[in-house]
Amino acid sequence: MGDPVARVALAIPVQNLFDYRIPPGLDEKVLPGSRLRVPFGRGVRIGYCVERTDHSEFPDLKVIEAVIDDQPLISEELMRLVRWTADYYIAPLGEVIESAVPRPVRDGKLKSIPWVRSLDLSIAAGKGSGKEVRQKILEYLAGVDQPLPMRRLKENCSSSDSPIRTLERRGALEVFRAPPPEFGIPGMEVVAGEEPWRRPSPHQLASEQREAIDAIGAAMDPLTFRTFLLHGVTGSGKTEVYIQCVSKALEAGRGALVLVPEISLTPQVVERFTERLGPVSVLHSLLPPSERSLHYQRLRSGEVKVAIGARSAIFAPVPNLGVIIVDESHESSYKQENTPRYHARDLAVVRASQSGVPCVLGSATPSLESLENASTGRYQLLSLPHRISGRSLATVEIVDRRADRSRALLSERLIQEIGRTLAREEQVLLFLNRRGFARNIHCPQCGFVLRCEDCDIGLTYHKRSDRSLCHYCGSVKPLPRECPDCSFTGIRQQRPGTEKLEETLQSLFRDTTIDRLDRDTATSSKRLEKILRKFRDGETRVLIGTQMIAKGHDIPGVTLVGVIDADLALSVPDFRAAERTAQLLCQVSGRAGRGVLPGRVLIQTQQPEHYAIAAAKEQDLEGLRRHEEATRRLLAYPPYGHLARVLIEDPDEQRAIESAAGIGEQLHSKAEKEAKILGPAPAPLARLRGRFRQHLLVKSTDRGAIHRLIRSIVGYRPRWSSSRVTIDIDPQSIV
DNA sequence: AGCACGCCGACT
DNA sequence: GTCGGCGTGCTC
Repeated sequence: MGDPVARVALAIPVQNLFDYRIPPGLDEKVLPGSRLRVPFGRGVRIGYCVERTDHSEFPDLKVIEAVIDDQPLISEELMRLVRWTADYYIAPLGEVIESAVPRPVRDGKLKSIPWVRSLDLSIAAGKGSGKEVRQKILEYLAGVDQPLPMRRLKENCSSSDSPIRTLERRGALEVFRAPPPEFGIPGMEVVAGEEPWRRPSPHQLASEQREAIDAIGAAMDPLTFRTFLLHGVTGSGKTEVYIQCVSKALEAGRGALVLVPEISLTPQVVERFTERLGPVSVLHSLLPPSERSLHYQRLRSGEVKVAIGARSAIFAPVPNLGVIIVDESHESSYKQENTPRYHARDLAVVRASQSGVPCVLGSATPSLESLENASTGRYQLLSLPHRISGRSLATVEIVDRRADRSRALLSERLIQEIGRTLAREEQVLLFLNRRGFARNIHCPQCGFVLRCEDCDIGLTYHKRSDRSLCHYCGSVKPLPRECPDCSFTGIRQQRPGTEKLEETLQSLFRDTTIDRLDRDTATSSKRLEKILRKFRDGETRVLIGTQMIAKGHDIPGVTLVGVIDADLALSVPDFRAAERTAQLLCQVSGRAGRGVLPGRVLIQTQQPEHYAIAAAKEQDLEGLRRHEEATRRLLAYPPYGHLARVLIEDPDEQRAIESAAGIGEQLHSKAEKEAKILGPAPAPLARLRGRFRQHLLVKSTDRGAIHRLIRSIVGYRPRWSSSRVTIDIDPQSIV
């Protein structure tokens, strides 16, 4: 008795921590962030020590069985971030930690890596076999006055570990197992001339780029927290600004964290960073498990100082951070759509503030939230309004499709322009945000529509695989030859997708190589790469695609971008629909004319005078903001208010309704006048994966009020235990 | 989440 | 009479 106590977070959906006794043998090893094996219920589980105390309210505590790693897996800095995340998003801490550590790392055991420290370099290399190699090592070490990872020494001297061991025996150096630098051992400092790869910019910087770099640089010396909104039109050279900022951090002996949306995490993007900055660790869920662990360890040990990754990389173990960069920061993929439902862009700002470093949010089409933060001065706005080397933005033409009753996918105008572009040997990108051959398979006689049995949605026919599939749950059905209700044999298909577009186009331009990029063709990162490479090499003349083609891919030969149906994104029942549409259209438009030739964009729409479309045409984000401001202010929608959403799902509709009603009552009983509660009501997607969905929205201009209200229901059990309750703070979508 | 416990219907 | 279904509660 009287043993110290560890408060442990477990990855189970309960908010509380669990107390365990720390046995004397493990006393020094159990620290905040340590990974522990603990008895739980009638089994054992892996948990994370959150803090140590000397007492517990529980009478008989179980005892920690083992400490897994030789150093805490979660550094103090990351511990602060995950605790903030769990608190803000009202998610169990254990679940937050689990999602912060890549699976392969979680499954393995982390050992500290061997480092080398010089002791007495005057000791001669000696004679006999291996003398050359030993000499090289001694010379190399003479030029380095800090400990360095053994791996690095081996690489640079093309040596195995035996010569190093020999030198250690002779007292020239010492090999030691170092804890990661964040635990107090001196890290690698940058040694002058040691990094030959750090190449200067190949181009002269534009004055706006210079100004942006200087402004961010000012927050890096002395190092201070500040958030910059880098608003740069497509092709304005934002990446160069990022590279220079990371470079500055490295020069100061610090690390950097770069977040990019998942889809733009292609070898090209990574290469662009590596080329100029040297070794970079890529954190990507598609990487083989062993590689993922390796990258994680290299970062944690300080061996590699730059991390580049998608959403979850916000938790990358970069010690001694110098800057955080979020590319395409308006991207909704930064919001995780399952627990913990964090927004990596917002966490980037939080982490930067906790670590006292600058944060750069880059975008060609910043979200209204970011623009508002810039206008209130929370963020410092940096603008890059021009494309580099004087290239102009593409000209945007709206194609009004209201008059065209043919319902053809392609307007005469677009066909004509595609023809001309191909005749000039230039390339075309066509954007249609719906995959498959046709959505809406229906019977014109009785009105039957082929629907998913588990979701509240019609199936989409995919011609290549000759089956109909649900785009929400993936369930498949064959295409009926006749109507299941009235046996009519003339089943029809409407609302064409990319597959149909490809077919139509191929029949119009027979000798042209057309390719398609969507979730059906890009089934692996290899396939995705191949499709993009063929297009970049000019082998493919026309590329058709969904969202996937809208992002960052820089293909100089593209001079025409066609948007087949701009109204698709606009019809989503979500208050951000107009904003999303404008962002998407700007992004796709940005794909045109990135080379020397000027670009042209054709946007087909039924709503040519809609302000979101006008905003995209004129690249007028301010116009969009003004339009949205009035309604969003009135309704207290972000950025003029805050939102939380409570989603209740149950396989039984009545139960979903009753559970939701109960939660609604609970919320109302705690209601504060600053907060408004809407619902319960059926969610816009009223049934998904066999579950009926009800939701409630809590709205307020006061974040605190929302949190207090939502917290009042976390311990509350729904009327039916079969009902699943999900809390979404700052929901990105409310469907 | 996983698991044990307990309380009701249809079966060797 | 039991087998097993789901609904409920608990895990330091």
